[in-house]
Amino acid sequence: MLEEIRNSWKEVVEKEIVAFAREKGATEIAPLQAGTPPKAEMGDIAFPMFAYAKSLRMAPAQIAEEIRKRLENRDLDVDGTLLVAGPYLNVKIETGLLANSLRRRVSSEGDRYGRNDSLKGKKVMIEFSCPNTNKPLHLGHMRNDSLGMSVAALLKANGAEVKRVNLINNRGVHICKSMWAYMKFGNGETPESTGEKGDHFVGRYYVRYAQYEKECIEKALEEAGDVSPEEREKIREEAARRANAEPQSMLLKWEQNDPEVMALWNRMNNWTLEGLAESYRNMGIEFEKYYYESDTYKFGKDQVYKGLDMGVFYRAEDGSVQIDLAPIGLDRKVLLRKDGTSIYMTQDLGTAVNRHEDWPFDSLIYVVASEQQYHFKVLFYCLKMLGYKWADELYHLSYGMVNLPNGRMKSREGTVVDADDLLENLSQLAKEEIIAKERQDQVGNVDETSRKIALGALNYYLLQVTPSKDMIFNPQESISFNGNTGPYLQYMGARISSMMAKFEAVKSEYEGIEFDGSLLVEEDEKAIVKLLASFPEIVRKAGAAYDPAVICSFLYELSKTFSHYYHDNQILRADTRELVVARVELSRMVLTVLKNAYALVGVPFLASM
RNA sequence: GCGCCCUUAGCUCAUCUGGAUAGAGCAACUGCCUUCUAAGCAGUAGGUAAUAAGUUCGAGUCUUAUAGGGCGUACCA
Repeated sequence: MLEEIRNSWKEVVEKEIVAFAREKGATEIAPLQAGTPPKAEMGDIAFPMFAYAKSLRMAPAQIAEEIRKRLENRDLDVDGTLLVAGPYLNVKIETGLLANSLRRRVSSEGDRYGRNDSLKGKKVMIEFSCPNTNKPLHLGHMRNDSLGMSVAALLKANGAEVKRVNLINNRGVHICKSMWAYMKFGNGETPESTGEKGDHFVGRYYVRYAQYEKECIEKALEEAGDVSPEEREKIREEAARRANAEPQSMLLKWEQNDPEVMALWNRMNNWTLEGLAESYRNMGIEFEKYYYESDTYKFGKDQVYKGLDMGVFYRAEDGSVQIDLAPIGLDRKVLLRKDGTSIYMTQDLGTAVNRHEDWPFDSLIYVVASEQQYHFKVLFYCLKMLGYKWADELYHLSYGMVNLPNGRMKSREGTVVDADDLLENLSQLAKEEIIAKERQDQVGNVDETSRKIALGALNYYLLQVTPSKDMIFNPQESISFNGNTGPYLQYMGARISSMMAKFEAVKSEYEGIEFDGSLLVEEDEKAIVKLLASFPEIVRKAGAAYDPAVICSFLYELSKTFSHYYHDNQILRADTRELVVARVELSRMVLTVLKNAYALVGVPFLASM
């Protein structure tokens, strides 16, 4: 809404400048820039006049004054007051009128307020999560999942038709490692028999394999005795290769559909998938469709052969198929091994084509960590060379690493933060907080509420940072409920809900009193009205940039402003009945927008906390 | 070596397409609960925006160089 007002003013001012410049005989007129003044009392829209100083041969401040005078003599159909602040021509918006139209719009659109049609008619597929079936989810996955869910919601809010897809990495030598370890050390135990969650159970065998490999290496080194560092390195490699040979031969059997191996693979896969499904449920992660690498890995070879026929790929002397990446400034890349088996790239080529056949998307977004930028650059280029015109609409939503305060997460050093554990710990802390404040009765279901607080804390913490940047996850800080956090935002929603409930009880006393936006004269009230009016624009910006952090900043600013406002001003006990209605309705709009924004960043709404 | 990215307060992050006095939170210190939930509100202190040069009326933002850090550069995923 604010955006529309800004655009109309921009048009009016620009027209006037052009007219003025023509009179002065200027030929080259720079396009008008629009901004926001640093302080509210300076106005709401700022037009800097610097750019016209040269062509008009006047000081920017003089130009601003001149344009203001000329516009004041015109009969304009836009609301607001013109102010001159040095070299800037500013517009102060009439918030009373804005509040009235805002209120009409918010009450008619409700939970749809904020949505827009900027991506209407677009079919967007978004891939995220993509877990291995040999270990449970960890913190790195959580940033991925939060981002995927949030960006999907943002695109929907911008009018797109969105399909969320997951690709389960359930094949390969790494999967065979946990299978092999289970065969060797498992003694037939199952998640049921040990009472473990399936993914954690399987993950334990993956770790067990790593331990076995380490033992093999140590043993070999011990037997070798005192040798040179070069020699040691050789022994190390040889021992690892020997250990690896067993899972490797299992992979071969898997590819040959060996019934015994397939049965074990199915069994262990299901254990993991059941565990993952539970984690996803707890974290509110959902997909419209699951793809499995065990199905899609075969599709890629056809694409490679097709490229060979087309002459865009070539067969190297050693028999492998490659592509020359010189046109995009890179080296060569192998697309198919010399023994004819497929690699990661082969498979991703096939998966992309398969997906477009499944559901002809206009664009496909891959939510994958920044370490794979090279891979996607090559993948997109290959698809383009294969002649798929949708290749231009593929996008790698690259996000930075999640590090811990003392460095990178390392599985070898056991510093990996497990997703289930983290959520559990956070829930427990939230629960303690509820009990400490004796809020059990008001809250109702304490466990459910604790979980929602934990989820909000986590999602908000992860989404606050611009996706492309690396971030540091501080477990200590994420469980704190003070400051710029998810729980703080939830608290604001709960407080307003509580007020609204109180108002409902006395509603009849206010029957027949109309909302009057002109009564909202406090600076905080004006600021809130403007923030609320800017929400659709925020949603559009966040969607265009694939950046949930934009929503996070907005949420925090709105919450903070409202918090300050209702601390200083009575709402239910305002001086007049008219003012009570105006403030209650303003609060109600804040609540609506908070809820709508929460939904975009995975912060659950709580009526009470 | 080469390629991509990053460097803003003690710590974690903002700063819209270059625009007015670079903002928050945490941590520190100080006030405020007979008043709509103190998971709150207010205040104090904290900055040569890594460094140097350049473009511009104007640079945290654009260009170049230097330093420091990350990631990649597999017939792994």
